[in-house]
Amino acid sequence: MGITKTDAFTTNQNELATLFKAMAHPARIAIIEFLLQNEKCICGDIVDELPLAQATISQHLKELKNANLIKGTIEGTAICYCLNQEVFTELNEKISLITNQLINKNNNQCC
Amino acid sequence: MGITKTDAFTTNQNELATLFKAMAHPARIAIIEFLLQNEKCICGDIVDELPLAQATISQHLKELKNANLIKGTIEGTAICYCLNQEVFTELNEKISLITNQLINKNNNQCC
DNA sequence: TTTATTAATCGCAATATTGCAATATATAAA
DNA sequence: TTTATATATTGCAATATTGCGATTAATAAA
Repeated sequence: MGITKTDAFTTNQNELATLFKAMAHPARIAIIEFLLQNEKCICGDIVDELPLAQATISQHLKELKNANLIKGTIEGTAICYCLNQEVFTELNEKISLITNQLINKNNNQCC
Repeated sequence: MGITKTDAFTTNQNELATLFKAMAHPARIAIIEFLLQNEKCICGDIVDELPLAQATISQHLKELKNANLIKGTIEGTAICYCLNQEVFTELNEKISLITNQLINKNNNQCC
């Protein structure tokens, strides 16, 4: 059916899945890495940097914004994008939690 | 077109995106959490635990296996699944790297 | 062998995603 | 105002994902 049974799962599970989904595209990873590499926030040169059309990049930026992974500030005609430290920190903590739990019980593994 | 321009991006970007994609569904998060909660590996009770049909869960398990996030061992008619510590550790390291880089340059943020 | 039991696969319908050309919007510069 | 520049939105085609009933495959038990 192509539709996810959202209400069958917890809020936490849905939120984490949504975060991962927002990062589940190489173009969006590339955008994140590009924003990371620059000292200052980037105002539009993402289109010159990636081999995708302006409309496509605009859409990817929108998805990252919806997931709260990036923030955008209007600067004249341009928009200045940068990464949202808070959300990345949260994501990092969640994955660390899973990984550490996994390491702590690794002597019970059977496969 | 619904098809991702894979060759426009680096191997690293594609691999990371693939990992995230494998985790970008609440059912797969639920499976991971379930495998995490149990002392021993789980041999099939995932179907009883989640409100999804056996065929659907089997598919989700397949995707997790393809991404190398879980391992499966045959035990008679059943298959024993457990999480792959290595891949979770790698994922954790990659996200930590991004997050730490972000924290280190947070005084340059403009938005 | 026959009969459970367990998990994978097939085939389908419904919906989502990806990518882009064309267009719209909004501000700055002339 | 007109023109240029930057980004968002719309609409579409191609493909992917989600979910499940039905079936298949493979082993264990009787």
